[in-house]
Amino acid sequence: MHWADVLAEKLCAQEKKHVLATGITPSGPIHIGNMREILTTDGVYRSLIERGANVELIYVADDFDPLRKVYPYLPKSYEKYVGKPISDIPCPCGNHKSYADHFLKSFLNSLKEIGVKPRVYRASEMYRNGDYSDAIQIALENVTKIRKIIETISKRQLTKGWLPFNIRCEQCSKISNAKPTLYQFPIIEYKCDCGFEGEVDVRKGGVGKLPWRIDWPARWKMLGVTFEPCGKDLATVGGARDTGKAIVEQIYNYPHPALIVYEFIMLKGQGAMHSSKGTALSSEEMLHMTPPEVLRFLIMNNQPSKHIVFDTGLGVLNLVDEYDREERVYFGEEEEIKGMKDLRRTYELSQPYLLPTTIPYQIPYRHLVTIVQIGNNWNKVKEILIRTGQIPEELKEQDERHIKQRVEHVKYWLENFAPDEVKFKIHEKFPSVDLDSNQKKFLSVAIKKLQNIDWDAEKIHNAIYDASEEEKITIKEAFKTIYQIFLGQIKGPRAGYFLSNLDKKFVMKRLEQSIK
RNA sequence: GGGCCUGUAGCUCAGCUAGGUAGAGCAUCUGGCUUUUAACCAGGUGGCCAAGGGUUCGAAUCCCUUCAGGCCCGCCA
Repeated sequence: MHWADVLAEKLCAQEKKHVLATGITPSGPIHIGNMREILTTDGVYRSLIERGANVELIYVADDFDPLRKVYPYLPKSYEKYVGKPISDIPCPCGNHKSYADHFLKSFLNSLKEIGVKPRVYRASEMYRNGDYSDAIQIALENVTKIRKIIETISKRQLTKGWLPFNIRCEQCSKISNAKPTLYQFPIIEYKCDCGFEGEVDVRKGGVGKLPWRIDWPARWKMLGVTFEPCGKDLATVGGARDTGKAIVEQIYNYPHPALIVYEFIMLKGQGAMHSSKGTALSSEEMLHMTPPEVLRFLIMNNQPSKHIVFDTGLGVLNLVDEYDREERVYFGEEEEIKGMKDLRRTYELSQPYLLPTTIPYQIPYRHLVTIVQIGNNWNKVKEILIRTGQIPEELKEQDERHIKQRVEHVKYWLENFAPDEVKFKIHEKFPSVDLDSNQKKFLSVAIKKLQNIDWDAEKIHNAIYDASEEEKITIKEAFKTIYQIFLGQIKGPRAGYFLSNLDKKFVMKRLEQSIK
């Protein structure tokens, strides 16, 4: 059984409303690892819906969290905002309402693209609206108990006057620097590092927030959460998951949700991603180079407990090929091979929106890498595909959309991630190369051979072989010569297919030029 | 130190949430009209499933122990 169904079945055993929660702090580009949290949950969500369960998928943006430090991707001037809630900090690009919005918005767009539709909550609004008031009051009434839980389970020593509440200084509006001096419900007197001394009424919204270890369980109760995946860093012994379980049960009197652990996504050659270190691949960027169904496939095809190594280089091509192959198997065009586990289910869960009823028109992704570099834009690519008979002239609308989308992804990948070995550029004008007399003789024979054949990859290929044999130059040298006059480099894509995708007139003209 | 994950063909991995004769891709070898280049086809070679023990009629698959590697334990998924 697919892991999403296994998890869904377990939840189904309890007949009640299920709230599947996800939560990410938009303090930087939200990366593909964060996306795993959402997609993992979405898999379970869809499975529950199919089972007819009463279920809701939510996403809580922790935008009331303070900015921890000036991250590498921020200007130095952000120093003055450290400690303020990210929903109150100006947007780095100036086009969004706040710092949090800047990162949140692109993430929400990505969600739309991969077909995830959660109900979105913002912590900043929840705090300001006073939604947290009860939870805050309960936490403050149970300081001693909470303190004991955290100190016992996490083995951390809390400071003397510690309160389960981080006050937001009224003067500097920073959340992390104010220390409580006296607490008498509902008033906390405090002294801030900025020199300000004041008092807040905890019943009022937005005067501060619960620390993370308490905020999390408080939220479970408040939103009725029954399932939430968490990253392996939080799942460590004595971590937020352990203290959260104890706090939600002992303080908030609510059963802890199912907290499954998911592993990190590594970038090949770089290890785990850290947005704070700048070694992260944003979900947006990821979606520019990987078709949405393939990104979903990456997550759905792997058990959450397994780490995934993502290779932004040639690995992307393999991933798309694997997806296409499973698609062919799904639609019965290819035989299933042993080891394609839960193939049908994986394929279904990989669809961002509707499940196709017939197989989408496939063009091998690697091949698109070549054609896109010849055609440059969709219209030309389409023209080449039609001329070479790789697609029919009348293509179904959704098939055209599908191929066009892939072409766009290939382009982005070529521009930003592809290794040099697969890149080439057709020179519009004759490149500056010196050909020796043998090469020229070979070319003049090749012209004759090519002139009268059908413009077909295999025939072109054979013509090149014939010419090289007649002129007694090595086949290697022959191919090199071809690449030189078209690409200005000594290597290139498979020659026959490559030339067949070019316009014959253009090829012949270039060949003529080369022997002058 | 603690936690989680991983250890299956030369390489990358599937199979382990149904325990029942070892799977794929790449690489390599042979053949197909000579086929550089990650868009051929057909076939072959190649594995004591990390090691040891246990449960079972039967274990890559379940349990225990050991070894090796990776990641995580600061509110970074």
